[in-house]
Amino acid sequence: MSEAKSSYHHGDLRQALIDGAIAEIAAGDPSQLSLRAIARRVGVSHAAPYRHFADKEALLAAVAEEGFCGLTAALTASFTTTEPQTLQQLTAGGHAYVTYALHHPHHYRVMFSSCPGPPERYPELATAGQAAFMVLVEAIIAGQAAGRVRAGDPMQLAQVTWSLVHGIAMLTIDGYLQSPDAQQVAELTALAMRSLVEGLQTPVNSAVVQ
Amino acid sequence: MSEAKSSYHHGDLRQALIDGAIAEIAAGDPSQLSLRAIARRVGVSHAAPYRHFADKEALLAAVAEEGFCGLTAALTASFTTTEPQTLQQLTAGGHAYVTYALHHPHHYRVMFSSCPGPPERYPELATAGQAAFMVLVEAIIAGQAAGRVRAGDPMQLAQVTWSLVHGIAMLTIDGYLQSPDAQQVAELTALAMRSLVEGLQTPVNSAVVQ
DNA sequence: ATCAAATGTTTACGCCGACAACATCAGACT
DNA sequence: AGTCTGATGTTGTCGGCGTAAACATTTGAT
Repeated sequence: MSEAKSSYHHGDLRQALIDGAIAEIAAGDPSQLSLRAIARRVGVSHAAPYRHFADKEALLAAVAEEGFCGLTAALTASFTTTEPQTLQQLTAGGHAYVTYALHHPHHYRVMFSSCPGPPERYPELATAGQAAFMVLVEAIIAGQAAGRVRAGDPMQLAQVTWSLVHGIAMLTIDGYLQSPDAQQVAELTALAMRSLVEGLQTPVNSAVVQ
Repeated sequence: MSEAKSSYHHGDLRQALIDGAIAEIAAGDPSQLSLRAIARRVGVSHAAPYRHFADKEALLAAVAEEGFCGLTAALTASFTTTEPQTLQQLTAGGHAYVTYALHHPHHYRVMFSSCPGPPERYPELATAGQAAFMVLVEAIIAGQAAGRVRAGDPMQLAQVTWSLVHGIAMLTIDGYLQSPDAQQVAELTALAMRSLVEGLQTPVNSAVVQ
């Protein structure tokens, strides 16, 4: 099973606790998550985590931060593999977002739960979350510059886009959409992005004026 | 403050515990919610709740059920005050949905958290959640019958609509959209529904064929 | 008046988060 | 090689938690 601890010093206990938290969430009820169970899984005493995290909430904030970094990477990757400044790029971003949530449901739940405390207490977490959102905002701005996305406040348009994919992601991973099949979720995401894009794109009459 | 208990029997302790749970959530950190704190707030011993609920999770399931009933009522009310079978009705439903979440954030969070356990354990809760969703499905079906909503699986179109408003609701009440002003949320919802409706409506060329 | 069910209270247990005090290791310095 | 300090672990403790068991009180039916 887990490799035996070769010394008193773990080496990278901080990261092991983050990984252990995800494993514990995956193994059982997220609301029953306990620091002691995580410490047992990682093979240290119940007080060892307090050498790396101020408290339980701080560990969950680190999990959320890791999740946002992964989300930003996934969004950025999807954008670099599609033609920039196009609505196809936005659609690819939507798919990447939902796919990330489906592949990392435990991270995703922690990212958007109240367990990580107020953002001002965890500036790195707030920064990571903001970075993910800004990838989206920048895509909207680029699309507007290219005349493909309608005029308007890019923050607001990005918020609408985010709301849609977040809704799909949350409702899917929590089993509300009754579409456990990845194919069905992809179809739903495609439909959603298609509808949204129709609403976001620049009306035909004004595209050339851009 | 709270009326003095006139007898050993509370009278309607079950409902008082549900109300007390909401009050406790409103007063502090949702993740710190405890049955004992709820019992203290209601003025009974820590074991009294076990006469009305199997456990803490069952109490939260009752809170969620109450929330879904309220949501269904809000959606239904918005539908009866707008012209049926129109995209305006869908838009009104979207606003009603987001408004309900903003007015009942504590119910809304419980409704969509993992604290209420698997739906099969709480059939009334599952039924209440399904009822809210079916209001939306029926509006889509009616719109399709009137030739105003595009052809397609009404369940899927309803899921897209639900995802959008759910995303707006969740991101707003958890403070991710940085739009605490009700006016700004209404504007965002209007923009979102407008974009969505453009994608959902029947393309002009095929409307008359319906 | 009696009885049973409903509904409350008190007591107890094990687990939890968090803190304090102590123990051990690793790296820097001499 | 020895010493020292900081990093990083362990052990023990405390109060609060969820939950169960046993007991107490009220209510409604007979």
